[in-house]
Amino acid sequence: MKKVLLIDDEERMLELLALYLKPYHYDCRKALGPKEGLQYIEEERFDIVLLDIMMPDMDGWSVCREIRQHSDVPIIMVTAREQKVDIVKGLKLGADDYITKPFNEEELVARMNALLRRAKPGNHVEMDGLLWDRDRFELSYKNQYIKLTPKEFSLIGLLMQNPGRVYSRNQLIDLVWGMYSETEGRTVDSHVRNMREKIREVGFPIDDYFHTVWGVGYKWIRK
Amino acid sequence: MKKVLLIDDEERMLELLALYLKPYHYDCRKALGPKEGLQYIEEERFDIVLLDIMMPDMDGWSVCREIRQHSDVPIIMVTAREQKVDIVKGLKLGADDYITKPFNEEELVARMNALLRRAKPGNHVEMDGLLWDRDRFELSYKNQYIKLTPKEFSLIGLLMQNPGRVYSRNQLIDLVWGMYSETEGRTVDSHVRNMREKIREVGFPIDDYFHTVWGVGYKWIRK
DNA sequence: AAATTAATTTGAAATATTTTAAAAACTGCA
DNA sequence: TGCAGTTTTTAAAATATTTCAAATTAATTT
Repeated sequence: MKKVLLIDDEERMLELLALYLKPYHYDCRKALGPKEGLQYIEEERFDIVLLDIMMPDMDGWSVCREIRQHSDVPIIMVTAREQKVDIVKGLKLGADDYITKPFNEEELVARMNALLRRAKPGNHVEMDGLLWDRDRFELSYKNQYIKLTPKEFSLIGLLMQNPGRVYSRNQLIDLVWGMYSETEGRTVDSHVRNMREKIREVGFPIDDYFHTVWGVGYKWIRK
Repeated sequence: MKKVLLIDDEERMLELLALYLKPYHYDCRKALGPKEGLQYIEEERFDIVLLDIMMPDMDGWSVCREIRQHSDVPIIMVTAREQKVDIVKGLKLGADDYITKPFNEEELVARMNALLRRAKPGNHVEMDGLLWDRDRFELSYKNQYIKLTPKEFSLIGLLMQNPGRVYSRNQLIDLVWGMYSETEGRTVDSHVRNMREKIREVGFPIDDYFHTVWGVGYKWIRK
Protein backbone atom coordinates (compact mmCIF):
# COMPACT_ATOMS: atom_id res chain seq x y z
CA MET A 1 0.00 0.00 0.00
CA LYS A 2 1.38 3.40 -0.98
CA LYS A 3 2.12 5.78 1.85
CA VAL A 4 0.96 9.37 1.35
CA LEU A 5 1.91 12.32 3.53
CA LEU A 6 -0.62 15.16 3.63
CA ILE A 7 0.69 18.52 4.87
CA ASP A 8 -1.77 21.33 5.49
CA ASP A 9 -2.51 23.74 8.30
CA GLU A 10 -6.25 23.25 8.14
CA GLU A 11 -7.60 20.23 9.92
CA ARG A 12 -10.61 20.29 7.61
CA MET A 13 -8.53 20.08 4.45
CA LEU A 14 -6.56 17.14 5.81
CA GLU A 15 -9.78 15.31 6.54
CA LEU A 16 -11.11 16.11 3.11
CA LEU A 17 -8.01 14.88 1.31
CA ALA A 18 -7.94 11.71 3.36
CA LEU A 19 -11.59 11.17 2.58
CA TYR A 20 -10.98 11.63 -1.13
CA LEU A 21 -8.14 9.14 -1.11
CA LYS A 22 -9.84 6.57 1.08
CA PRO A 23 -11.54 4.61 -1.72
CA TYR A 24 -8.21 4.27 -3.53
CA HIS A 25 -6.55 2.50 -0.61
CA TYR A 26 -3.74 4.87 0.07
CA ASP A 27 -2.19 4.83 3.50
CA CYS A 28 -2.56 8.50 4.52
CA ARG A 29 -0.60 10.23 7.24
CA LYS A 30 -1.93 13.67 8.20
CA ALA A 31 0.49 16.42 9.25
CA LEU A 32 -1.05 19.58 10.65
CA GLY A 33 1.32 22.33 9.58
CA PRO A 34 4.85 22.35 8.18
CA LYS A 35 6.68 21.49 11.40
CA GLU A 36 4.81 18.27 11.87
CA GLY A 37 5.18 17.48 8.18
CA LEU A 38 8.95 17.83 8.23
CA GLN A 39 9.14 15.73 11.34
CA TYR A 40 7.29 12.87 9.66
CA ILE A 41 9.55 13.14 6.64
CA GLU A 42 12.54 12.67 8.89
CA GLU A 43 11.04 9.70 10.65
CA GLU A 44 9.34 7.75 7.91
CA ARG A 45 9.56 6.91 4.27
CA PHE A 46 6.68 8.05 2.04
CA ASP A 47 5.81 7.29 -1.55
CA ILE A 48 4.38 10.75 -2.23
CA VAL A 49 3.72 14.07 -0.50
CA LEU A 50 0.77 16.44 -0.95
CA LEU A 51 1.87 19.86 0.24
CA ASP A 52 -0.31 22.92 0.73
CA ILE A 53 1.71 26.03 -0.06
CA MET A 54 -0.43 28.56 1.85
CA MET A 55 0.57 28.09 5.46
CA PRO A 56 1.15 30.92 7.93
CA ASP A 57 4.30 30.11 9.90
CA MET A 58 6.39 28.66 7.09
CA ASP A 59 5.55 28.91 3.43
CA GLY A 60 5.25 25.85 1.28
CA TRP A 61 8.37 26.65 -0.70
CA SER A 62 10.59 26.47 2.35
CA VAL A 63 9.00 23.15 3.19
CA CYS A 64 9.57 21.94 -0.34
CA ARG A 65 13.23 22.91 -0.17
CA GLU A 66 13.60 21.30 3.25
CA ILE A 67 12.08 18.05 2.08
CA ARG A 68 14.47 17.94 -0.86
CA GLN A 69 17.41 18.09 1.52
CA HIS A 70 16.37 14.76 2.94
CA SER A 71 14.60 12.93 0.22
CA ASP A 72 13.69 12.45 -3.41
CA VAL A 73 10.05 11.72 -2.66
CA PRO A 74 7.59 12.97 -5.32
CA ILE A 75 5.88 16.18 -4.21
CA ILE A 76 2.55 17.59 -5.41
CA MET A 77 1.88 21.17 -4.33
CA VAL A 78 -1.67 22.14 -3.51
CA THR A 79 -2.50 25.78 -4.23
CA ALA A 80 -5.51 27.94 -3.51
CA ARG A 81 -5.83 29.22 -7.04
CA GLU A 82 -3.82 29.38 -10.19
CA GLN A 83 -0.82 31.60 -9.70
CA LYS A 84 1.56 30.98 -12.56
CA VAL A 85 4.61 32.53 -10.95
CA ASP A 86 4.25 30.47 -7.82
CA ILE A 87 3.85 27.28 -9.74
CA VAL A 88 7.05 27.88 -11.63
CA LYS A 89 8.85 28.72 -8.40
CA GLY A 90 7.65 25.50 -6.82
CA LEU A 91 8.64 23.38 -9.77
CA LYS A 92 12.08 24.93 -9.75
CA LEU A 93 12.49 24.13 -6.06
CA GLY A 94 11.95 20.47 -6.75
CA ALA A 95 8.19 19.92 -6.65
CA ASP A 96 6.93 17.58 -9.33
CA ASP A 97 3.40 18.79 -9.95
CA TYR A 98 0.74 21.05 -8.57
CA ILE A 99 -3.01 20.99 -8.33
CA THR A 100 -5.38 23.85 -7.58
CA LYS A 101 -8.14 23.92 -4.98
CA PRO A 102 -10.91 23.16 -5.48
CA PHE A 103 -9.86 20.02 -7.33
CA ASN A 104 -11.75 16.95 -8.25
CA GLU A 105 -10.99 13.60 -6.80
CA GLU A 106 -10.34 11.92 -10.12
CA GLU A 107 -7.77 14.42 -11.25
CA LEU A 108 -5.94 14.29 -7.93
CA VAL A 109 -5.69 10.53 -8.07
CA ALA A 110 -4.70 10.54 -11.74
CA ARG A 111 -1.86 12.97 -11.03
CA MET A 112 -0.69 10.97 -8.06
CA ASN A 113 -0.63 7.81 -10.10
CA ALA A 114 1.21 9.46 -12.97
CA LEU A 115 3.97 10.40 -10.53
CA LEU A 116 3.98 7.08 -8.71
CA ARG A 117 4.30 5.28 -12.03
CA ARG A 118 7.65 6.99 -12.63
CA ALA A 119 8.95 6.34 -9.13
CA LYS A 120 11.35 3.45 -8.99
CA PRO A 121 9.74 0.55 -7.21
CA GLY A 122 11.76 -0.39 -4.17
CA ASN A 123 11.96 -3.59 -2.24
CA HIS A 124 11.14 -2.81 1.35
CA VAL A 125 9.04 -3.58 4.42
CA GLU A 126 8.09 -1.19 7.17
CA MET A 127 6.77 -1.94 10.64
CA ASP A 128 5.95 0.74 13.14
CA GLY A 129 8.79 2.96 11.94
CA LEU A 130 11.34 0.21 11.45
CA LEU A 131 12.24 0.15 7.76
CA TRP A 132 14.01 -2.70 6.04
CA ASP A 133 15.18 -1.73 2.56
CA ARG A 134 16.84 -4.32 0.36
CA ASP A 135 17.88 -1.91 -2.39
CA ARG A 136 19.75 0.24 0.06
CA PHE A 137 20.83 -2.66 2.21
CA GLU A 138 19.72 -0.64 5.18
CA LEU A 139 17.68 -1.08 8.28
CA SER A 140 16.58 2.19 9.86
CA TYR A 141 14.38 3.46 12.62
CA LYS A 142 13.29 7.09 12.49
CA ASN A 143 16.24 7.98 10.29
CA GLN A 144 18.76 6.31 12.53
CA TYR A 145 20.69 3.73 10.60
CA ILE A 146 21.36 0.39 12.14
CA LYS A 147 24.51 -1.15 10.81
CA LEU A 148 23.91 -4.86 10.22
CA THR A 149 26.10 -7.61 8.88
CA PRO A 150 24.89 -9.45 5.77
CA LYS A 151 23.56 -12.44 7.73
CA GLU A 152 21.75 -10.28 10.24
CA PHE A 153 20.25 -8.25 7.43
CA SER A 154 18.88 -11.25 5.53
CA LEU A 155 17.62 -12.81 8.70
CA ILE A 156 15.49 -9.90 9.81
CA GLY A 157 14.34 -9.28 6.24
CA LEU A 158 13.01 -12.80 5.91
CA LEU A 159 11.20 -12.60 9.21
CA MET A 160 9.72 -9.14 8.62
CA GLN A 161 8.47 -10.16 5.20
CA ASN A 162 6.66 -13.14 6.67
CA PRO A 163 5.12 -11.91 9.87
CA GLY A 164 3.46 -14.54 12.02
CA ARG A 165 5.33 -17.44 10.52
CA VAL A 166 7.70 -19.46 12.68
CA TYR A 167 11.03 -20.52 11.26
CA SER A 168 13.10 -23.24 12.81
CA ARG A 169 16.84 -22.78 13.00
CA ASN A 170 17.29 -25.30 10.23
CA GLN A 171 14.79 -23.56 8.00
CA LEU A 172 16.57 -20.27 8.60
CA ILE A 173 19.87 -21.84 7.67
CA ASP A 174 18.38 -23.20 4.45
CA LEU A 175 16.83 -19.87 3.54
CA VAL A 176 19.49 -17.42 4.63
CA TRP A 177 22.69 -19.44 4.36
CA GLY A 178 21.50 -21.45 1.40
CA MET A 179 20.64 -25.09 1.11
CA TYR A 180 23.44 -27.55 1.84
CA SER A 181 25.09 -25.23 4.30
CA GLU A 182 27.08 -27.07 6.98
CA THR A 183 26.36 -24.40 9.54
CA GLU A 184 25.03 -25.47 12.92
CA GLY A 185 21.70 -24.37 14.33
CA ARG A 186 23.25 -22.66 17.33
CA THR A 187 24.97 -20.19 15.05
CA VAL A 188 21.62 -18.64 14.29
CA ASP A 189 21.30 -17.78 17.96
CA SER A 190 24.45 -15.72 17.89
CA HIS A 191 23.25 -13.70 14.96
CA VAL A 192 19.89 -13.22 16.57
CA ARG A 193 21.52 -11.95 19.72
CA ASN A 194 23.76 -9.48 17.93
CA MET A 195 20.91 -8.24 15.81
CA ARG A 196 18.56 -7.76 18.75
CA GLU A 197 21.21 -5.80 20.59
CA LYS A 198 21.87 -3.45 17.67
CA ILE A 199 18.18 -2.76 17.15
CA ARG A 200 17.50 -2.26 20.85
CA GLU A 201 20.19 0.41 20.91
CA VAL A 202 18.28 2.76 18.61
CA GLY A 203 15.14 2.55 20.74
CA PHE A 204 12.95 0.27 18.66
CA PRO A 205 11.01 -2.20 20.86
CA ILE A 206 12.44 -5.22 19.09
CA ASP A 207 11.36 -7.63 21.80
CA ASP A 208 7.72 -6.84 21.11
CA TYR A 209 8.17 -7.97 17.53
CA PHE A 210 10.92 -10.51 17.31
CA HIS A 211 9.88 -13.49 19.41
CA THR A 212 11.54 -16.71 20.39
CA VAL A 213 9.21 -19.67 20.00
CA TRP A 214 10.45 -22.03 22.66
CA GLY A 215 11.46 -25.41 21.34
CA VAL A 216 10.77 -24.38 17.75
CA GLY A 217 12.57 -21.29 16.49
CA TYR A 218 11.83 -17.63 15.88
CA LYS A 219 9.05 -15.51 14.45
CA TRP A 220 8.25 -11.89 13.70
CA ILE A 221 4.86 -10.83 14.97
CA ARG A 222 2.75 -8.08 13.46
CA LYS A 223 1.43 -5.83 16.23
CA MET B 1 21.33 18.44 -25.24
CA LYS B 2 17.83 17.14 -24.54
CA LYS B 3 15.82 15.97 -27.53
CA VAL B 4 12.22 17.16 -27.63
CA LEU B 5 9.54 15.88 -29.99
CA LEU B 6 6.75 18.35 -30.77
CA ILE B 7 3.57 16.82 -32.23
CA ASP B 8 0.85 19.16 -33.51
CA ASP B 9 -1.17 19.49 -36.67
CA GLU B 10 -0.71 23.22 -36.93
CA GLU B 11 2.51 24.39 -38.48
CA ARG B 12 2.15 27.68 -36.63
CA MET B 13 1.97 26.02 -33.22
CA LEU B 14 5.05 23.93 -33.93
CA GLU B 15 6.97 27.04 -34.82
CA LEU B 16 5.75 28.80 -31.72
CA LEU B 17 6.75 25.97 -29.41
CA ALA B 18 10.15 25.68 -31.02
CA LEU B 19 10.61 29.40 -30.65
CA TYR B 20 9.72 29.27 -26.98
CA LEU B 21 12.17 26.49 -26.34
CA LYS B 22 15.00 27.91 -28.39
CA PRO B 23 16.61 29.98 -25.60
CA TYR B 24 16.74 26.90 -23.38
CA HIS B 25 18.82 24.91 -25.81
CA TYR B 26 16.53 22.02 -26.43
CA ASP B 27 16.97 20.05 -29.60
CA CYS B 28 13.45 20.24 -31.10
CA ARG B 29 12.06 17.91 -33.73
CA LYS B 30 8.80 19.06 -35.28
CA ALA B 31 6.20 16.48 -36.31
CA LEU B 32 3.23 17.79 -38.30
CA GLY B 33 0.38 15.54 -37.25
CA PRO B 34 0.14 12.22 -35.42
CA LYS B 35 1.38 9.96 -38.23
CA GLU B 36 4.64 11.81 -38.57
CA GLY B 37 4.98 11.94 -34.79
CA LEU B 38 4.61 8.19 -34.37
CA GLN B 39 7.08 7.60 -37.14
CA TYR B 40 9.73 9.69 -35.41
CA ILE B 41 9.09 7.86 -32.14
CA GLU B 42 9.83 4.59 -33.86
CA GLU B 43 12.99 5.89 -35.47
CA GLU B 44 14.58 7.97 -32.75
CA ARG B 45 14.97 8.25 -29.03
CA PHE B 46 13.59 11.39 -27.39
CA ASP B 47 13.91 12.75 -23.88
CA ILE B 48 10.42 14.21 -23.83
CA VAL B 49 7.32 14.60 -26.02
CA LEU B 50 4.93 17.57 -26.25
CA LEU B 51 1.68 16.27 -27.68
CA ASP B 52 -1.30 18.33 -28.83
CA ILE B 53 -4.49 16.40 -28.19
CA MET B 54 -6.75 18.24 -30.65
CA MET B 55 -5.85 16.81 -33.98
CA PRO B 56 -8.34 15.90 -36.71
CA ASP B 57 -7.33 12.56 -38.17
CA MET B 58 -6.26 10.83 -34.96
CA ASP B 59 -6.95 12.14 -31.51
CA GLY B 60 -4.20 12.74 -29.01
CA TRP B 61 -5.23 9.90 -26.78
CA SER B 62 -4.72 7.30 -29.45
CA VAL B 63 -1.31 8.79 -30.10
CA CYS B 64 -0.55 8.68 -26.40
CA ARG B 65 -1.53 5.03 -26.22
CA GLU B 66 0.49 4.24 -29.32
CA ILE B 67 3.59 5.93 -27.97
CA ARG B 68 3.32 3.95 -24.75
CA GLN B 69 3.42 0.74 -26.76
CA HIS B 70 6.92 1.65 -27.90
CA SER B 71 8.43 3.79 -25.21
CA ASP B 72 8.47 5.12 -21.68
CA VAL B 73 9.36 8.62 -22.80
CA PRO B 74 7.83 11.38 -20.64
CA ILE B 75 4.77 12.92 -22.34
CA ILE B 76 3.24 16.35 -21.75
CA MET B 77 -0.18 16.83 -23.34
CA VAL B 78 -1.01 20.23 -24.74
CA THR B 79 -4.71 21.09 -24.59
CA ALA B 80 -6.74 23.98 -25.96
CA ARG B 81 -8.47 24.74 -22.70
CA GLU B 82 -9.01 23.18 -19.35
CA GLN B 83 -11.18 20.12 -19.69
CA LYS B 84 -10.92 18.13 -16.49
CA VAL B 85 -12.29 14.91 -17.85
CA ASP B 86 -9.87 14.88 -20.73
CA ILE B 87 -6.90 15.52 -18.49
CA VAL B 88 -7.74 12.55 -16.32
CA LYS B 89 -8.19 10.37 -19.37
CA GLY B 90 -4.80 11.39 -20.69
CA LEU B 91 -3.05 10.78 -17.40
CA LYS B 92 -4.63 7.35 -17.19
CA LEU B 93 -3.40 6.53 -20.67
CA GLY B 94 0.15 7.16 -19.59
CA ALA B 95 0.76 10.87 -20.10
CA ASP B 96 2.77 12.50 -17.34
CA ASP B 97 1.49 16.05 -17.33
CA TYR B 98 -0.55 18.49 -19.32
CA ILE B 99 -0.45 22.20 -20.03
CA THR B 100 -3.20 24.40 -21.43
CA LYS B 101 -2.94 26.78 -24.35
CA PRO B 102 -2.25 29.62 -24.10
CA PHE B 103 0.63 28.86 -21.75
CA ASN B 104 3.58 30.87 -20.67
CA GLU B 105 7.09 29.99 -21.60
CA GLU B 106 8.35 29.76 -18.04
CA GLU B 107 5.74 27.31 -16.92
CA LEU B 108 6.25 25.10 -19.94
CA VAL B 109 9.98 24.91 -19.33
CA ALA B 110 9.53 24.38 -15.59
CA ARG B 111 7.18 21.46 -16.21
CA MET B 112 9.50 19.95 -18.78
CA ASN B 113 12.41 20.18 -16.38
CA ALA B 114 10.43 18.68 -13.51
CA LEU B 115 9.76 15.66 -15.69
CA LEU B 116 13.27 15.44 -17.09
CA ARG B 117 14.67 15.55 -13.59
CA ARG B 118 12.88 12.29 -12.79
CA ALA B 119 13.83 10.68 -16.08
CA LYS B 120 16.69 8.27 -15.78
CA PRO B 121 19.80 9.46 -17.58
CA GLY B 122 21.12 12.72 -16.18
CA ASN B 123 23.90 14.60 -17.83
CA HIS B 124 25.19 16.04 -14.63
CA VAL B 125 24.87 15.63 -10.90
CA GLU B 126 26.16 17.84 -8.15
CA MET B 127 26.71 16.95 -4.52
CA ASP B 128 28.09 19.38 -2.02
CA GLY B 129 30.33 21.01 -4.60
CA LEU B 130 31.41 17.86 -6.39
CA LEU B 131 30.19 18.10 -9.97
CA TRP B 132 29.97 15.17 -12.35
CA ASP B 133 29.37 16.29 -15.92
CA ARG B 134 28.87 13.72 -18.65
CA ASP B 135 28.89 16.20 -21.52
CA ARG B 136 32.29 17.49 -20.52
CA PHE B 137 33.51 14.12 -19.29
CA GLU B 138 34.69 15.94 -16.22
CA LEU B 139 34.55 15.63 -12.48
CA SER B 140 35.32 18.81 -10.62
CA TYR B 141 35.35 20.17 -7.10
CA LYS B 142 35.39 23.92 -6.54
CA ASN B 143 36.83 24.54 -9.98
CA GLN B 144 39.59 21.98 -9.58
CA TYR B 145 39.41 19.30 -12.23
CA ILE B 146 39.89 15.73 -11.24
CA LYS B 147 41.31 13.66 -14.05
CA LEU B 148 39.55 10.30 -14.14
CA THR B 149 39.88 7.34 -16.45
CA PRO B 150 36.76 6.29 -18.35
CA LYS B 151 35.95 3.41 -16.02
CA GLU B 152 36.38 5.55 -12.94
CA PHE B 153 34.21 8.23 -14.48
CA SER B 154 31.30 5.92 -15.31
CA LEU B 155 31.54 4.26 -11.95
CA ILE B 156 31.17 7.40 -9.89
CA GLY B 157 28.53 8.74 -12.27
CA LEU B 158 26.32 5.71 -11.81
CA LEU B 159 26.64 5.83 -8.06
CA MET B 160 26.08 9.59 -7.77
CA GLN B 161 22.97 9.36 -9.91
CA ASN B 162 21.48 6.70 -7.69
CA PRO B 163 22.25 7.79 -4.18
CA GLY B 164 21.39 5.34 -1.46
CA ARG B 165 21.28 2.32 -3.69
CA VAL B 166 23.80 -0.48 -3.17
CA TYR B 167 25.45 -2.00 -6.20
CA SER B 168 27.22 -5.30 -6.00
CA ARG B 169 30.45 -5.75 -7.90
CA ASN B 170 28.67 -7.89 -10.44
CA GLN B 171 25.97 -5.31 -10.95
CA LEU B 172 28.61 -2.65 -11.45
CA ILE B 173 30.36 -4.80 -14.00
CA ASP B 174 27.08 -5.30 -15.87
CA LEU B 175 26.25 -1.61 -15.79
CA VAL B 176 29.65 -0.01 -16.31
CA TRP B 177 31.54 -2.64 -18.27
CA GLY B 178 28.48 -3.92 -20.10
CA MET B 179 26.72 -7.21 -19.76
CA TYR B 180 28.68 -10.37 -20.55
CA SER B 181 31.98 -8.84 -19.53
CA GLU B 182 34.53 -11.40 -18.40
CA THR B 183 36.02 -8.98 -15.91
CA GLU B 184 36.41 -10.16 -12.34
CA GLY B 185 34.67 -8.58 -9.39
CA ARG B 186 37.94 -7.67 -7.70
CA THR B 187 38.79 -5.38 -10.57
CA VAL B 188 36.11 -3.01 -9.40
CA ASP B 189 37.98 -2.62 -6.12
CA SER B 190 41.06 -1.35 -7.87
CA HIS B 191 39.14 1.28 -9.76
CA VAL B 192 37.37 2.29 -6.58
CA ARG B 193 40.65 2.66 -4.79
CA ASN B 194 42.23 4.78 -7.50
CA MET B 195 39.17 6.95 -7.83
CA ARG B 196 38.93 7.56 -4.09
CA GLU B 197 42.56 8.57 -3.99
CA LYS B 198 42.20 11.09 -6.83
CA ILE B 199 39.14 12.68 -5.29
CA ARG B 200 40.64 12.79 -1.83
CA GLU B 201 43.57 14.74 -3.22
CA VAL B 202 41.46 17.77 -4.14
CA GLY B 203 39.99 17.99 -0.67
CA PHE B 204 36.51 16.59 -1.22
CA PRO B 205 35.42 14.37 1.70
CA ILE B 206 34.84 11.37 -0.51
CA ASP B 207 34.76 8.92 2.38
CA ASP B 208 31.66 10.59 3.77
CA TYR B 209 29.83 9.88 0.53
CA PHE B 210 31.27 6.84 -1.13
CA HIS B 211 30.75 3.89 1.19
CA THR B 212 31.76 0.28 1.14
CA VAL B 213 28.90 -2.02 2.12
CA TRP B 214 30.65 -5.00 3.61
CA GLY B 215 29.73 -8.27 1.97
CA VAL B 216 27.61 -6.53 -0.63
CA GLY B 217 29.26 -3.81 -2.68
CA TYR B 218 29.38 -0.02 -2.79
CA LYS B 219 26.95 2.85 -2.48
CA TRP B 220 26.85 6.62 -2.70
CA ILE B 221 25.04 8.26 0.17
CA ARG B 222 23.29 11.61 0.09
CA LYS B 223 24.34 13.63 3.12
C1' DA C 1 11.10 -28.02 43.83
C1' DA C 2 14.14 -30.62 41.30
C1' DA C 3 15.32 -32.34 37.02
C1' DT C 4 15.39 -31.63 32.30
C1' DT C 5 15.61 -29.33 28.21
C1' DA C 6 16.35 -25.28 25.43
C1' DA C 7 17.91 -20.52 24.77
C1' DT C 8 21.18 -16.98 25.56
C1' DT C 9 25.53 -15.04 26.35
C1' DT C 10 30.32 -14.87 25.78
C1' DG C 11 34.67 -14.79 23.75
C1' DA C 12 38.11 -16.58 20.98
C1' DA C 13 39.28 -19.10 16.65
C1' DA C 14 38.28 -19.72 11.94
C1' DT C 15 36.69 -17.56 7.62
C1' DA C 16 35.71 -14.19 4.44
C1' DT C 17 35.99 -9.67 2.45
C1' DT C 18 38.16 -5.42 1.52
C1' DT C 19 42.12 -2.59 0.97
C1' DT C 20 46.54 -1.79 -0.51
C1' DA C 21 50.22 -2.06 -3.51
C1' DA C 22 52.67 -3.44 -7.26
C1' DA C 23 53.28 -5.96 -11.45
C1' DA C 24 51.47 -7.59 -15.85
C1' DA C 25 48.58 -7.09 -19.82
C1' DC C 26 46.28 -4.39 -22.78
C1' DT C 27 44.92 -0.20 -25.80
C1' DG C 28 45.08 3.58 -28.85
C1' DC C 29 47.96 6.32 -31.18
C1' DA C 30 52.17 8.76 -32.89
C1' DT D 1 56.72 -0.65 -33.55
C1' DG D 2 57.03 1.49 -29.24
C1' DC D 3 55.18 4.58 -25.91
C1' DA D 4 52.11 6.32 -22.27
C1' DG D 5 48.18 5.81 -20.09
C1' DT D 6 44.70 2.56 -18.69
C1' DT D 7 42.91 -1.68 -17.18
C1' DT D 8 43.31 -6.08 -15.12
C1' DT D 9 45.35 -9.41 -12.24
C1' DT D 10 47.58 -11.00 -8.22
C1' DA D 11 49.14 -11.43 -3.59
C1' DA D 12 49.74 -9.64 1.04
C1' DA D 13 48.06 -7.00 4.89
C1' DA D 14 44.26 -5.09 7.34
C1' DT D 15 39.32 -5.48 8.75
C1' DA D 16 35.07 -7.43 9.66
C1' DT D 17 32.15 -11.29 10.01
C1' DT D 18 30.91 -15.91 11.14
C1' DT D 19 31.24 -19.93 13.68
C1' DC D 20 31.34 -22.80 17.57
C1' DA D 21 31.70 -24.47 22.13
C1' DA D 22 31.53 -23.67 27.03
C1' DA D 23 29.20 -21.26 30.72
C1' DT D 24 25.04 -19.20 32.09
C1' DT D 25 20.35 -18.29 32.28
C1' DA D 26 15.51 -19.28 31.46
C1' DA D 27 11.48 -22.21 30.52
C1' DT D 28 9.19 -26.56 30.89
C1' DT D 29 8.20 -30.99 32.77
C1' DT D 30 7.91 -34.34 36.34
